[in-house]
Formats: sequence, C-alpha cells, structure tokens
Amino acid sequence: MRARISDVAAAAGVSVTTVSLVMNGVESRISDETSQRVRDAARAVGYAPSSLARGLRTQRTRTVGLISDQIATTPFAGRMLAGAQDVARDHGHLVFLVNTDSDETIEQEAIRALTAHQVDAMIYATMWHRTVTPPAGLRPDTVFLDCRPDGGGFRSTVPDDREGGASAVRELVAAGHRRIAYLDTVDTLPIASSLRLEGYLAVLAEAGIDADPALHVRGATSAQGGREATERLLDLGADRPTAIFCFNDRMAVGAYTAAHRRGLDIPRDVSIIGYDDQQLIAAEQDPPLTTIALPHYEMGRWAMEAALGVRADGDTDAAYLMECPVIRRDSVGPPPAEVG
Amino acid sequence: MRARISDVAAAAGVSVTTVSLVMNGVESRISDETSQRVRDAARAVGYAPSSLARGLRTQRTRTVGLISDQIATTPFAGRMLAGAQDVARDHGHLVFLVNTDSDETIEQEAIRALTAHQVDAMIYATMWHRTVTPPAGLRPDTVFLDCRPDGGGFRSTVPDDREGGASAVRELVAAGHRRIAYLDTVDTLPIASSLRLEGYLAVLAEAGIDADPALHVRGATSAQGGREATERLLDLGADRPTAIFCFNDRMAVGAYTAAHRRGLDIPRDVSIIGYDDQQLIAAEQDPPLTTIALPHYEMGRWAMEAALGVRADGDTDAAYLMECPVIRRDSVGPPPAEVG
DNA sequence: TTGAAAGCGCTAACAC
DNA sequence: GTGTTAGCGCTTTCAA
Repeated sequence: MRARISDVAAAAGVSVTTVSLVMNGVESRISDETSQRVRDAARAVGYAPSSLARGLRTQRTRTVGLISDQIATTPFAGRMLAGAQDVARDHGHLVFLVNTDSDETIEQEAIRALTAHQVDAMIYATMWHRTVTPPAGLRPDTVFLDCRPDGGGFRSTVPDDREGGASAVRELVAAGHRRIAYLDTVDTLPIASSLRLEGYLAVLAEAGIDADPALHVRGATSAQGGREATERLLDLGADRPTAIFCFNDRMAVGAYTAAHRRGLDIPRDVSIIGYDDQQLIAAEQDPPLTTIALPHYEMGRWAMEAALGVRADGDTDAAYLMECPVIRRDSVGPPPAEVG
Repeated sequence: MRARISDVAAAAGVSVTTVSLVMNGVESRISDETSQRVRDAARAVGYAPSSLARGLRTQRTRTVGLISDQIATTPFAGRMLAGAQDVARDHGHLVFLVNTDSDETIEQEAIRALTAHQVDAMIYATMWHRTVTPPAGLRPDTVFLDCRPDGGGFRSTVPDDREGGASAVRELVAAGHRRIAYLDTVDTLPIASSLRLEGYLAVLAEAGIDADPALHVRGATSAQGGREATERLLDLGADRPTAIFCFNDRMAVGAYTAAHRRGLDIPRDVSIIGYDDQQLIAAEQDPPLTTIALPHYEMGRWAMEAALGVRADGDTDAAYLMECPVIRRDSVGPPPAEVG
C-alpha cells in the first residue's frame, strides 16, 4: 500500500509531528538537518500525503466544484473551463466538473454531491450569457460564470455585451458607414441580444445617425437564419445597408452566403461584422471575418479567482463586466461609392 | 456547522452504527420503525454524510480523475466529457477534470494530485486520435480515451478510422463514382490520416478501381488547405475526380469553396464527403455536408464504464474500436454524365 | 527543537 | 436488532 506519514517518521527516526511540519513547510522550529532527513525519507518511501485525511482534519479540501449547464453542445465551454482550470492549478486546487444539461434534478444532485465532498468553493456556469434562477441550496459564496442570478446576491461575471455591440458598430461607423443593419436573433433567451441592440442604438445616436427600423431584422440563430434575414435586407434595393452587424458568427456566415449569391463582394460591396470569434469558423471564412470576441477564458479565470478569494474586486455582488475586444480581420471596409 | 452522524444518532435516539447502516441501505438487521426514525432525524438535522470521512475509512472515494491534453482549442472535448460524465453520474461518481495542454510537468503534477486525492479510477484522454507515450507513474488500470499507449498494456478506446474511411469511400462508390480522390492532411501526427487512407485503398480495390496516385493529395488541415488541394485536383481537367473524400470537415469546407469558385455545383458536378461531423460546421454548409461522425460521446461513455469496471469487454488491453457512422446529408450524388 | 495524543467523521468488526 | 469501539491518515495543541 501507499506510504503513510508514520512510515516516513519511522524511516527518518522522528515523530509524525515533525514529518507533518516539514511536509507543510512550517519549518521554523525544525533543524535543517532533521528537515533534510525527513525529506529524504519521504522520497525514499515514495510518500504523498493523503488529501482525504488532510481534508478531514483541516476541513479544507483544495477542491472546487464547477457546475455547468452544457458542455457538449457548445464549443465555448472549453475556453471557460481552461481559464478556471489554470487558476485552480496555480493555487493547488483540483476541480470537479459537473454537467447538468440544465436538468434541475441533476443540478440538485450535483450540489449535494459537491457539498458531501466538501469543496472549498463553487462556480455555477452557463454557456450563453443569460439570467438564471439560482438553484435552491446553493451556497451564498458561489460565483456565477457567464450568467447573472436573477435575484442578485451572488458574485458573477458576464461579458459586456452592450459595450461589445457598441464596439462593433463603432468599427463600422469609423469605416464610413451610415446605413448599418443589426442582424438580430429571434431567440429572446440570451440577454446578449438586447444588450447588443442597446450598444448598436447608442453608437448610432452618438454618430448622429437616425436608426432605421427597417435595418433591424431578426432571424434564427443559425447560418440559414442569417442568410434569410440578410436576403430581406438586400431586398431593400437602394435603401439596403452597406454594413451588417450580426448577432453572432454563425449568422454572419449566412450573411456571407446571401451576399455572395447576389454577386456582392465582402467587404467591397458590403461590410460584415460578427460576434463570438468562434473558433474554426470566424477565421476560416473567405474573407476572414471581423468580429467581437467573447472573453470566455478571462471570465473563467475571473470566476475561479473570485471563488478562491484571490482577487479584491471579486468581492462585490455587482456583476463584473468583461470586455469583448474587436478582432479585426478582412470583412470590414469603406462603404461602396454607390449602392446598386 | 454541518450535521454529523452522531447528531443524527442523538436526534433519533440510536447509535451511530444504526445511522450508518440505515444511510448505507444495509437495513437487513434494522427494524422498519427504527429505520424510519433515523431517516426522519437525518432530514430534520439536514444530514449529509461526509465523503471525506467515508473515503478515508473505506479507501474508496467515488471520484475519478480525467486527464486531457487539450480542452480549450477543440470543440470535440465536450462530447467526450459528456459521455464520461453521464456514466460517472449514473454510478454516483464525481469527476476531477485536469487539462494539461500536453505539458509534461503539469501532467506529472496532475497525476500526483489525483493520486493524493485517491481517485478510484483514472482516464487519460486526447482530443485527436493518436499514439501517446504514457506518462510515468500512471496507474496500470488507467483507461486511454481517443489515444493508444505506444507500448500497449493499458485499456483504450479509439475511433475505427480505417473502417470509417472505408465507409466514406463505399458511400461514394455506391453513388456510382469511380474517380474518387482522397484529400489528405499533410499533418502526420494523427494516425487517423493513414488509417483512413487504408480504408480508402481497400474499398477502391474491393470495387475493382485502380488507385490513381494523382488523386491522393495533401493539404494543411484547414479550410484554406482544403481549398488549395482541391484546386490542384480540379486542375486535372478531364481526369479530375467526380468525388472527393476529405480528411475532415474543415478541409471539406475548403473543397466547397474551390468547387464553387469554378462554378461547380455540389453534388451535381462533384460529390464531397467529410469526416468528424463537426458541430456548427458540417450541417450548416450549403448544401449540408455528408460526413463520417467521430463517436466522441460513445467513446467517453466506454472509457468511463471501463474505468469504473462496469463493462465486461473493457477488460482486454486491445484497443476497443468504436464505429464511425455515416451521416448522410446532401453533398453526395451520382457522378456527372460528363466531366468538363 | 521535538514528541504525545486528541480528534476530524465515518465504517465495520465484534459484542450483546 | 442494536451498541461499543478501533482506526482510516492526517494536523495541531500542548507539554517536554
């Protein structure tokens, strides 16, 4: 069996107290020689302290539970987990990952199991920015990742979608566009939709452009939805937009298709900007898609830092807004001299 | 603080043994009445057994460690985790997820930490099918997921890429094609590349078609790589293939672009089949891409079942080959009557 | 500078 | 049918 602390003590000819002290770096009172002897003995017998026994004694397990709604169906999960993971590792913690598929029974079960395992902290994550009703029994120091608890009272971090939407439109305005469409989703669940709309409207006003309701269209959140909505936009003839801000990259792909079918070149005839900076999609379009990145990795890091109590600004219960940077590629240019 | 077993015992007026027995369902010797009293008391004081104390005592923690090389940079991770996760939950286990980014130091550290936490089982996963050198110190009952340990000796599951490649080409042959290209990757790391080539060659032979070396081209594993390689194929003029089997969906997207640029319709003028069934890509192409699915979810399940010892066929150290099913969409049709 | 011993919360052998 | 108790492997108080 694995070596215990008493094996090390016996091998080094000291007490278990001494071994414990040395292993935990509390060496103020231990002589250098003893300390070295203990270390050698530990290595010799292949000793590794039992986290279980230590956790039982100290009531701190150096584990954190991460409950997430989806993990399988979105490519976003990864970056968030990676961020959380990296921070946990830097602080010597292991993370329990539980995927609930938004099933309340599974969620309750997860909370129970995680509690039974005495995790030091808990993170509740969703894969799309939205408002959630915190499940009953969630500890009050739980950190919400990519979602806001509807009653407040918890720490949380979400992308700054309003400002992200504003950045996108500002990018278009800076390129010289005045007729800018917002290709929105019909899906009302993600609050990102309305937040980005706010940003869109704000920048239009800021630039002295009257918002034309005809330029705010909606479609299904898919390439096909984006294509169909773009076709409606292009049907506007001389009134058609010269630039389209798409709710996300998938819809932007549809906008590309619609434009290409009409023989419109991107960005010469029409500029397109997306949202999400989705891997394997945005950068691989032809031309590569200019878009707004969702700061998943950074949010993952922030949440874990807040959960572990290693960041000062993680102590407020106001949602921490994470910046969505502009990723400039080749789908935005100046408007065409003339719209045919 | 949280309730302990002795609190329940006191509340129910019984011994801790009785409580323990009831909580663990070993009620053979407990009267129904006592049993009910204990259960009520437990609920009343809000008792949940400490997994730590139980684990220390029984030396079984009901946790499993899952070490993976990448999680952030691929959309594949999710389905594998979901499969593993689902099985773990069904068996009352929690999973520790560790992402190593293929860094050996982090890998060693992960093994150490997981061992210290006394996980009941361990899974070593990669996000692309490949051969790996097992890290030192890995327990012999570790299960390899989507990779094979180069010296053997461990249980593992990988996709049956040879048969998957064969299925793809069979699909094309069945549609009537004779000039079938294999648009391969230049990347030699994934053994999937050569396995699929074997399948391609085998089916060609089986159908009595001479393999034309000119139809086996390679490109970078990206849409651009696929486009460039496809252009070379299309440059063959009258000798051009009527169907292209692409190493993966990303490259297939490039093949679409190349075909469309030459005014070729898919599948009327050229049929295309991909591999991976990558979410948000394959199904969203125009026309939707026929492809071969990688059985990530199923492999995740298999690995966890093998790790937990709940499947009989998980006991051999030969790699378990998981079937890659054909996903029929609209990019494959009969060959054109005449090649222009 | 070091050691003895209590106790974290539980299970299970054994006694009644 | 139920209770007593040792002990899982560690940390930490207290004493030497």
